[in-house]
Amino acid sequence: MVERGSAHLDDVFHALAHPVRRDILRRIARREHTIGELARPFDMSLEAVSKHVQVLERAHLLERSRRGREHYCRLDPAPLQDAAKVLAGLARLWNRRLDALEALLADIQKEN
Amino acid sequence: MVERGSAHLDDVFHALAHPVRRDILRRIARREHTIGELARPFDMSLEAVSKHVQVLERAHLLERSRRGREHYCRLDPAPLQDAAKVLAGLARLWNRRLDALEALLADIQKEN
DNA sequence: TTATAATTCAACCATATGGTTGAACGTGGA
DNA sequence: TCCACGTTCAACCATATGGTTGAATTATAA
Repeated sequence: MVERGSAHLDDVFHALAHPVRRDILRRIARREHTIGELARPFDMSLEAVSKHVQVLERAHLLERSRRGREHYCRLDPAPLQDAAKVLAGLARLWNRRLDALEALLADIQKEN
Repeated sequence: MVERGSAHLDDVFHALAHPVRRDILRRIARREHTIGELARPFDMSLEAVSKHVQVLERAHLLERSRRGREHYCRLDPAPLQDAAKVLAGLARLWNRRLDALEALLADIQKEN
């Protein structure tokens, strides 16, 4: 298990915070794509898409393998689990707060 | 059900992409805090923390109620479900096994 | 009323982000 | 070899971000 700190989570959530990058993730989740294939649908330069791919790579959400002159990109889903754990942790804390409130209400009703 | 578009997701993921803001979320998930209480543990100005609170508010992750001169902040967990759906969607598209993630997300969605 | 406390607002600064363009790099095909 | 192709790199630009400080706002307390 790789040690992943707060800075890694920063990168993962930052990478997810742009619609172009989320779209890229959806496409490489289905199958590998080259940079050119990824860029084609967007109304922006290939260089801009290449930068978005680098942001995803820095977050370790995207893995690249060079075959010849083409770079094939595929999803690395592991960091998604780290992100999901953050959301699950917050949900768990929130539920605990609800539980505490319900316990308090139960106590109040017992007294009457 | 409020219509939430891509721009809203941008805000949510951006809000989650800073350790100070994730820490604030964890604390307000347990109980309400004032801005001053939220700022105290951090080695930065209260104004800076106030800005972080505003980022969370823009993402609708934080609700504020003014009581007297104090502003009480509590978690609004609804946008976390939108974020979780993105992760779940990616996991579903990915054509290899990802049971652990799906279990985590199921836990989140059980709430509400 | 006056002073103080909790918070925001406004201005400013350094750095990051998201985009562009043009040049360079590495590979494959003629 | 030479050239075209896929991609990155470098420079640049406008705007956003994350922090600061000092002034303004609003509510409580004396």
